[in-house]
Amino acid sequence: MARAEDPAGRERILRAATELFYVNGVRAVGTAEVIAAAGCGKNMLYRHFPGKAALVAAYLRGVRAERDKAAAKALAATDPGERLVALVGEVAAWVGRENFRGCAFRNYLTEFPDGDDEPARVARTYLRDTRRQVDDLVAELGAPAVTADRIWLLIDALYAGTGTAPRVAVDWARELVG
Amino acid sequence: MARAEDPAGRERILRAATELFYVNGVRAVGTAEVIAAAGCGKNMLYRHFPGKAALVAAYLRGVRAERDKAAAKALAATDPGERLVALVGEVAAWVGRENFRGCAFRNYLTEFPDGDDEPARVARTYLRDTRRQVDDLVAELGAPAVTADRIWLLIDALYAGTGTAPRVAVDWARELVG
DNA sequence: CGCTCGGCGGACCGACCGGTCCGTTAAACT
DNA sequence: AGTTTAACGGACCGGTCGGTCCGCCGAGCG
Repeated sequence: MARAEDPAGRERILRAATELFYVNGVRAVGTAEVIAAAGCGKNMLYRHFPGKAALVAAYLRGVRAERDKAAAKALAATDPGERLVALVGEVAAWVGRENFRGCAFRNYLTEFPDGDDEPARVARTYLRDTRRQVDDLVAELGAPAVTADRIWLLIDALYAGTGTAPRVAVDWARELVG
Repeated sequence: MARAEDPAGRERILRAATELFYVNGVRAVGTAEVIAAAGCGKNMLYRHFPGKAALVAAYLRGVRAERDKAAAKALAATDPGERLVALVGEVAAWVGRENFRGCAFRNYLTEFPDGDDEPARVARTYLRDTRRQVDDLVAELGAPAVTADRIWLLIDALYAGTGTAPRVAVDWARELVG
């Protein structure tokens, strides 16, 4: 029987898929490539996941869990303004690491613009929740609504990441709330 | 012999491909779908273009021509600061139109992150040139280099377009240079 | 020692991809 | 009217996709 703690399977497959999907794109990576990287048989993939869509959804959920944890850590400060700056700073740190390939959720929605499937819902839900998080923080701060728009704009620009130094966004955020 | 003005061919194919590639993504659209939308035979496509990559490159070059023309019109003002604001405003207008599906160049680079082919070069060249255009305008204005970073950040955020009102970016740009 | 059973590898399936090729049709020119 | 010629539509090719299935092997247990 399958061990409760990963019987040579699910976690390794998901880890390999995460790396490949994020670096090369979901469409460009086939299931054969995933199982080759995971070092298991193809049937193992379809035992743990109903299909590629479910694997992609699990990949996005895993990224979300990671991102949520990092965001929660950044929100440890008590002052709402400082928390907003920390939120932008956390995204900047994520963007600044090597092998950054953009936002996994935005990338997926770019690859499948009209998708209504499970991964698309995970991606859109993440974006909506994160946007609301910014709105709530700004409301807590008592700043006008346009401040939330601007913070979100900085985050969007960071994830787009076409060459601008992440530091620029963080400094601007500090000016904005300070 | 082929008429000089589009023998039921190149322009119509390119127009159909542009619409389909931009709306649904380059990877998602096959050559069969393009020729069906263009209403011509498959051989016509391969007479006018060596392959799909060349068609995609032509599509991106067409979008670039359109974007360059719109940008040139926005840069008609004499004051460098006003020109920067107009540049951001032009992008905002582009983003605000119905059926906006993101930046064609950024979308392509998201779909093919490691591509070194012709379309990828067109896309990267456009981004580099546009960025330099911003740098030049800021230098002409005599503003510090960080202003160029911030303008570019606004443009990046506009193209990302995950819900923020374009107006917010334009207003912020005006504050920045005013 | 032999039996069971889970997992690896790969063959296999139907669908679709980019790209080539050809038979037919219709228009244009003389 | 006859001939030429361009273009349409579709058959076709090799390859790859997501997904299924099966034969073999090796580890665990009676």
